[in-house]
Amino acid sequence: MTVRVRMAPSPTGTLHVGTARAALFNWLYARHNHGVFMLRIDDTDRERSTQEFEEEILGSLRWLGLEWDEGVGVGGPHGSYRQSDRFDRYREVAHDLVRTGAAYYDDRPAEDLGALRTQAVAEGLHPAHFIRRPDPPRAEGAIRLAIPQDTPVVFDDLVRDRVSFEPEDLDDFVILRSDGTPTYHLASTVDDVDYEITHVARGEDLLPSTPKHILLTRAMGHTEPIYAHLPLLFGTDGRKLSKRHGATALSDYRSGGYLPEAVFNYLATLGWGLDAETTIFDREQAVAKFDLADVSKNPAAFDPEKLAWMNGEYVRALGAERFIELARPHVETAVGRTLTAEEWERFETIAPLVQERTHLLPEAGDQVLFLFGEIEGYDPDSWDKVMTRDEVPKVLDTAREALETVGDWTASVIETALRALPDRLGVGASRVFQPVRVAVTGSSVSPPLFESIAALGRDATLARITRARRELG
RNA sequence: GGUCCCGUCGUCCAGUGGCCGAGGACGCCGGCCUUUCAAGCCGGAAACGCCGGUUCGAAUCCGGUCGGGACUACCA
Repeated sequence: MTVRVRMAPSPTGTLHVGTARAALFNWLYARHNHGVFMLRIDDTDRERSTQEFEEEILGSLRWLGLEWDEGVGVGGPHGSYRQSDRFDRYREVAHDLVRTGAAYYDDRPAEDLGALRTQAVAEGLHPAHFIRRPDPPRAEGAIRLAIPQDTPVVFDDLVRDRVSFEPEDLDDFVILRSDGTPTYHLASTVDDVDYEITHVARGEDLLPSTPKHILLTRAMGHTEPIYAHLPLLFGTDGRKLSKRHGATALSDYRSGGYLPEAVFNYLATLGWGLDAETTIFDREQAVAKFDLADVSKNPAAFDPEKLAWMNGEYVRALGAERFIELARPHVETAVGRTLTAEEWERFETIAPLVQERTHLLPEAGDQVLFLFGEIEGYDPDSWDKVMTRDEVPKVLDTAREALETVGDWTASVIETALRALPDRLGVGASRVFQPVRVAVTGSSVSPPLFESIAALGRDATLARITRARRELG
């Protein structure tokens, strides 16, 4: 049997990292089993669904590298993969179920139903307890599925093992609203049946809905798919993942200078692991080893710091050319304008050194800001730490003299010239190099000094030393 | 309130009765390297929620307890 899994996002918001992780696990499972990964759009909520969100979601999924074999944008043997195109089909199923007696009409007002729930809670029962077939039977209104009260719903979840629900705790839920539109439960279940989905891997938040989906599937005369309820993602404080934990939209990571391979790798480590020792692994390794049955039952905390570390690992592994290409937009954003060809050449000379020091691409821009445009102001801490010593004026004067005599303006020649200074001045190396660094880059933290000076150019370097010397008075 | 799920370092993952005096990773602390910062290397602190039971032996099995979470709509 071919494994057929699906991701069915609702275009009512951007792609959440939790949803992306669920998509990732589905994708891995499909690839590992040489099955089909399907992308369906669950847009039964016509009010909140938008074209913009749908495009954002598809774009984010593609960016992560989760190509789908069937579904929106790529087509497939099942017609439309957008639920809003299939309302007739859902209505047909709902009416068939009424005909067979598995479902019934209910036109009771919301207040009456609310009263039934309140009564159940007052008696210490599940709120769903009294939501049953009205007497006398109705001929119109919403359609509810009648929960068979004679047997519990039991299923073997791939990650949670055996789970069971008692029928009295399940309400006769609405499958078709009184306006004729399907609910999520109906549309999703009908699609899973029609599209021959074999495994449903989704967030644990849907676990309480699963018995409903199983009963609906059986009422349709089919056997339910195998379920796998994935642990939810939280923030590091154990609270629900929200804006205050950093970005929750996958597209924010894309624009924030994260590499898709790193995000893929990190997401895969949340609730799953390649083995006991390996943290960094690629798609192929994950596909080779992945199994839904190995997914952890525990909720996972999304840790932005670990993601940043991992992104740095991937940034450092990039080829020099690729790094420059990826860093380019971030450098221009930091500088605030497009750079000239000559400026790019300067950037490229120290790009490898910047690459080693970059976790997130935007940091690359900050590191080379000193190369393009005047220093706005010296970093206060750096200035206080290294520019206030008595010998600094003399150091800067001597350094400038030494640099003025440099012939070939290359890192190695510059290094030779500056290396001679500590001995000549009788002070330690850092006492010479740090003041020069602050004068030239504006900060005591920068890429390696000689290469930075080489990339900056003779005129700018000398001018900056002169300026810093003037600031000292 | 009810139903369901979960409980190993601060965080992620490993561990499925003896190999665990609990392993790897991020982070943290210390050291080395070094002109700074990174990177790298070395070392360190850091966990089986609690109580019972089963067993020669439990992080691993069972029960209870406490704690956390999800759900509880004519939203998805």
